[in-house]
Amino acid sequence: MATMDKKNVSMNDVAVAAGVSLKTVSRVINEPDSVRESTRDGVHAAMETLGFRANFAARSLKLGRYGCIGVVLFHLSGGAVDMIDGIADAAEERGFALTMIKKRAGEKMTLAEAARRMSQLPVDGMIFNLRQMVDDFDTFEAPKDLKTVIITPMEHPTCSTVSDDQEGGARMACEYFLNHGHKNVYFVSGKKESLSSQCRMKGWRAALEAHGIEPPEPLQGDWNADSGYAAGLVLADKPDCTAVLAANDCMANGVMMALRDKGLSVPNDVSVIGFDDELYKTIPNSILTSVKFRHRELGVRAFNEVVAGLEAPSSRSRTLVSGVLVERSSVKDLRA
Amino acid sequence: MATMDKKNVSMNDVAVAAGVSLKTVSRVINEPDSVRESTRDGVHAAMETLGFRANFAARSLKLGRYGCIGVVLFHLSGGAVDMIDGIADAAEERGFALTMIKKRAGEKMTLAEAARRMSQLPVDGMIFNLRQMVDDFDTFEAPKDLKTVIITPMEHPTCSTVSDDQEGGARMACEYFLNHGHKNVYFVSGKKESLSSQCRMKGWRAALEAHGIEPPEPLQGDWNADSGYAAGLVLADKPDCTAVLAANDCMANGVMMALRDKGLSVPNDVSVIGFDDELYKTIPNSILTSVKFRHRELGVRAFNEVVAGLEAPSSRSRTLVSGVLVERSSVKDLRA
DNA sequence: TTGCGAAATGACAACGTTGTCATTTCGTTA
DNA sequence: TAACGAAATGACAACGTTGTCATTTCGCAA
Repeated sequence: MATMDKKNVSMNDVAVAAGVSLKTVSRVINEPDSVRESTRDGVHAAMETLGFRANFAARSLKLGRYGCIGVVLFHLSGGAVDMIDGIADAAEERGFALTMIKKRAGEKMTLAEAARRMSQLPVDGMIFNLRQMVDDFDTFEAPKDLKTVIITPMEHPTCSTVSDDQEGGARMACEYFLNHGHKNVYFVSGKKESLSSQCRMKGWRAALEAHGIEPPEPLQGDWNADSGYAAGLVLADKPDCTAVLAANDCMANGVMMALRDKGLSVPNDVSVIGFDDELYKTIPNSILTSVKFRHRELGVRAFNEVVAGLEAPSSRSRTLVSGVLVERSSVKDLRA
Repeated sequence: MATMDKKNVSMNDVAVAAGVSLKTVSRVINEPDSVRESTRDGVHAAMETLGFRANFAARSLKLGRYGCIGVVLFHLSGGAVDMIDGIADAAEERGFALTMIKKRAGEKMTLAEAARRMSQLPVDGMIFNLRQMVDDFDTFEAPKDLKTVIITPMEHPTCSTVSDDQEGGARMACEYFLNHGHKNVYFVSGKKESLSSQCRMKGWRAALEAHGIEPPEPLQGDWNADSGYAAGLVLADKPDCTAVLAANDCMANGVMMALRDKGLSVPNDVSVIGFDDELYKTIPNSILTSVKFRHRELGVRAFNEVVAGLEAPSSRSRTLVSGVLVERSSVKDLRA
């Protein structure tokens, strides 16, 4: 009884005040049409006067559901904001709230641990936001009574997954280069352990190989501009380098700055494409062409997938949300 | 009974399986030391076998508390990520989960409406993240039984508030300019309706006036680089402009690019300071000095304030989290 | 007015836990 | 061995809602 001062107003209190039965108060809330108008008004007045608010715990206990979806943040990065935004909007629209927990700072959370903790909380289903590998990914089995959707580029044997089509995005960028007459594409990766980076690299590699091109050694970055700059210095010395795909916009910008400092022009000497389309926020008159993923849409899809699976938690699906190539002028057409 | 397939394992089931009373199972969970080891093991085994997980609703109903703190996102911006991260970490540490709701897209949510919705959800207290003005800010009264903390630069008559010290940060930047021999400081604002922008402007104005300097007309921006660029073009023509404070780093970068394009050098001709210290992520070898706020810390403080107030929801406090000036080389010392 | 079906309302149990208090079992000492 | 206090366990009520089913009230036709 920690948080309750003296008394909390219950339906019974309202019923007494309004001179009706407890059940009638319940009806006023859940099926107002089945209550005579005069009665309803009296109950409403009593609720207003007493400041009644329905007790979530009692209601959920009876109903056997919570109206909440759990979100586990294994990793909270910049791109996650829009995704959470999407999840939250979709939840809002369907009358759900979100229950959130996070991986502890140093801790190494497994899917099983996340599921165990979530299943003690008020949730009808859950979404895992997983951008890095975890130990028990392949062996994990979701609780049978709790629909589980994992946001991750990897396929899971038993759970539904939702993901940006990172590989497809990378392929799209490569095709774009090739269609503009480039004969090869260099790649600057993000942090090694990032699944996004791995997938983007995989797509890049696949696209080149599909055209019989041997992919050059990728350059290792860490998402930040300085690592892109370092990569750019290296690339500037490669005579066959006319096209660079960087795993995000920040590194792409670093690459461009390095090329410029080495006396090369973008796009005249070297063409560049990035990911995430966010450079324009920071750089005036940005020319960078970039692959943009629809993170909000990703969140919405993940949420819808959970809700769709509430009745059949063991169903399984795989959703890919395609990216979009935002075209600016950082790619030169060599066919001219 | 929607989500429950056939049966959910209850404490009673475990008790029967283990050959003990229901209450003993409860004790194994809540006060394990009061149960003989042999009994405890038997119960644990039964729980394991049956896959028992405690029912949140029933537990909360009895205890009269949820172990959840509500978070209302009136506005979900980039800076909010770190703050949410801070809130989530602090929650994690104290064994709380978060319950989140969001303002609907088009909707204009008031504090009262947010409180009403939250009070129907499983929460012991709540945090409002409010970066813009709402209609009922001054008249709002929090529910007496639900500790409410508002993250906002404005003071509230009855609720506890937590905020970055935006004014202080702006003052700090101005003092820094003045201490380096500058005689005046120009200001580029963010979006008009943003409270952050308003506070930063207020601090800038106050700092100048405190030194008997008449603040020049501020330039209106919109947070993005292009608006900073436009402002920079204007400022480049002002002979008395040696120092520019931009309300964020993106606009600061825009200003710097414009100055450069006009043949002026930063910092030799004009000095610049930004806010948020995030330019280094996008620009290699960034020289921009910037005021950085500790958003994680902000979240942690807000959470702690809620928890501290759980026993006395009507208590009230005001917390300011100071900013830090991250010094690089975009400010020239004119005293030399 | 009476009778009747439909609408409105009420009494009571149940959801799965924990608190209270009673009862049983244990270990120790006389 | 008996007696006793402490430790372990159990029976039962209660938290505040909703579902089920019974009861009352209403509106309308005969």
